[in-house]
Amino acid sequence: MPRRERRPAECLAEDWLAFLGHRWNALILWHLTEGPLRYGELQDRLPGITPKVQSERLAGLTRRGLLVRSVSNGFPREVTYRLTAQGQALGPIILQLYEWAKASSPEAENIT
Amino acid sequence: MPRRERRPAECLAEDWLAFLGHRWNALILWHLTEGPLRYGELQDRLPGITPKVQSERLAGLTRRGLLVRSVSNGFPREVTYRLTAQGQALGPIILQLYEWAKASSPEAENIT
DNA sequence: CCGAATCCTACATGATACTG
DNA sequence: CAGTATCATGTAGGATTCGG
Repeated sequence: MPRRERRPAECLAEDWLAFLGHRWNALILWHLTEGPLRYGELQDRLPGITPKVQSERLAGLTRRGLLVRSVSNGFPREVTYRLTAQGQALGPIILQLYEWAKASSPEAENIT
Repeated sequence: MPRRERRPAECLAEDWLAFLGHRWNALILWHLTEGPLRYGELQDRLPGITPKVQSERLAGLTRRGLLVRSVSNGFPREVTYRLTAQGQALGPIILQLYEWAKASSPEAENIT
């Protein structure tokens, strides 16, 4: 049974918040803002992620149009992920959320 | 075992995204942007929510400093929730996310 | 009126091993 | 290199009932 129907405005924002709130998603987007990365390079930047979850996240981000996946036909094969225009447009919004959060809890400085 | 440690920047934004991504949280904030509401009034605006979950969400939002809870000493008692300055400051950010989402998927118009 | 207490189920996440 | 397959587990979310 899916979620109850709601008005589109709230539904859209809530839906995306739920998606972006899933672990690793925001972090993956964040790393890709600095340029395209291959699967393994991304893995190095996501300490603790398992291949299964990484594949799931990349597939979800791709399906939602935030990422594009490109495969080389050489060997060993290279699979590269990069942000779409949509994905890039999300960066500033997440950054704003970060600025808001930092202002809201200045004591967060002492994390490692 | 909690989440692995990460750099503060990513951690803060991710943490808040995960929190706001929990069902009902964004919707509760949204309804309160138009003014304070009592528990029951909020319940009427959240079709399908159960009292347990509503209490949990209100407690979480309060604990994180987005809401304040005030109780009347009369009978029947009135418990009112209203946004803090922090909570209000979050509104525009969520609105921006909505605008971004709407631009990203214009076909979402045909939801109800 | 505003919750708290119990119980239950589905999904999100992870561990581990294996493959084109 | 870049994944899939299988299995295990914790937590989110909900149904229901009861209390101050």
